[in-house]
Amino acid sequence: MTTRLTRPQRKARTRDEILAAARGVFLGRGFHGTTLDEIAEEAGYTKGAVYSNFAGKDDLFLAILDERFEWRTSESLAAAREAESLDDALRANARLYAEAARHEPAWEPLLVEYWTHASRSPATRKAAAARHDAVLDVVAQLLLELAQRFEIEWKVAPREVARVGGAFARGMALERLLDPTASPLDRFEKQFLELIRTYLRPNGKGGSAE
Amino acid sequence: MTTRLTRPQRKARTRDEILAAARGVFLGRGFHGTTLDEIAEEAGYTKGAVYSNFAGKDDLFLAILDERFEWRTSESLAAAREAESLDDALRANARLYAEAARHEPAWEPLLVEYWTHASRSPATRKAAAARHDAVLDVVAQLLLELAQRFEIEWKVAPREVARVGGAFARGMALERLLDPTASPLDRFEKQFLELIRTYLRPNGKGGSAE
DNA sequence: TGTACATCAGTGAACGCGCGTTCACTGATGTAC
DNA sequence: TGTACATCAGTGAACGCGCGTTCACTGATGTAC
Repeated sequence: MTTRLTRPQRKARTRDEILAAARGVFLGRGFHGTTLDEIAEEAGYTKGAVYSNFAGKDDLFLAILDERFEWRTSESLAAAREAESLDDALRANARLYAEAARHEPAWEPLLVEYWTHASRSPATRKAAAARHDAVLDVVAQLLLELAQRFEIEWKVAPREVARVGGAFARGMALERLLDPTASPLDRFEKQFLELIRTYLRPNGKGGSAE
Repeated sequence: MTTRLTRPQRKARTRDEILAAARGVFLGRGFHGTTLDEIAEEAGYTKGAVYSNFAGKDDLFLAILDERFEWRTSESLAAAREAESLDDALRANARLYAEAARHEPAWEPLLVEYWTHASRSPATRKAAAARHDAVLDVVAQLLLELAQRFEIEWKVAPREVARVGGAFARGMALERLLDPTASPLDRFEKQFLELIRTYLRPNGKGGSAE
């Protein structure tokens, strides 16, 4: 099974291993607390290997952002598209947020830590902003699809609903940072749903949005 | 007017000057980006003066937290107590949040950056958590007073309403970190009000809370 | 009102260390003939 | 199928620098008599 790999394959594998190690170390130690040395060691390489695959610490983190974007959005879209009612769809997504928070409570704090860091450098700020915009775009698109499928209307632009929902989830995740017992996650699902419903209006057929 | 000061007065003045300088530098550069050297210089002293008045960088930041707690809560309580209706009171507080965000957009990111840092060290985590708890307690108390004065009921514990409101405001503030034009603040006031109203129920006289 | 000693807020320089980044090098993989 | 050379992923050590913290010292303020 130890198939001989070509050079590009071998390199891609190394990149993946470093990325996986980086995810773990960043989650465990935070952005500033993470050293490239530890990532390299965790992956079974030296720091040089990191620099051979990524431009630096920031670039490495952006790669993690991209990776996460992929699976989180596909998960979210799948759940919404399988749903048989609007309520189902919203509920499923609330649950996904809660599960993510349960499984990786350190993620949102880590992301925000990176944001504060990125906001200090124009280039990195742009790169991070682009990723966040992409997330909002996907969720907005999803909300739009739901509105059409289930004949409802959003009182404000779907993108704003996406922003509000994400901001709320993030804010609540941060509440658990200093006190993990604060505001348990099962409550969160209900709170999240109520918040989103605030922006909903049944559609009397036509009518204009925004 | 250059009154001669006693030693304790002089020291208190130095402490205040360092604290004021620290607030500015922290807001401008973030927690990790701030150096004690710059704070000292900004205040017109040397680093030694900082260590003569504070135990270190963390302790200095905690002092800023305390200072801010004082004026933010007194502001908030005053606004609520002057209000003539529940709507007035909520609206006034929504406006205070928005004004704070307008005037010091860097505050919430800074606070969260500190939280992520504090969460890594048990002692500092506790200290930061205590401050946050105090804020929640004050707001919860305020919400309780409002409920009694205006004969309404909170659907969940006031402390949870306080948490939800704060978390939402914080989450939205973070949205503006990477893109300052995102989700303008005038919209925020309305969103905040709607969110809080979700937790309100008119009081048919008696009835149990929690 | 004056003198001698004690205190201590703030100085300034040095310490120590961690960490992101760079770079000359190596040896396995790939290519040309 | 084999040989000579080129490539380049990953090594390992060094660089450079910033920064939080420490500490012996100083000189103005305070105290005792």
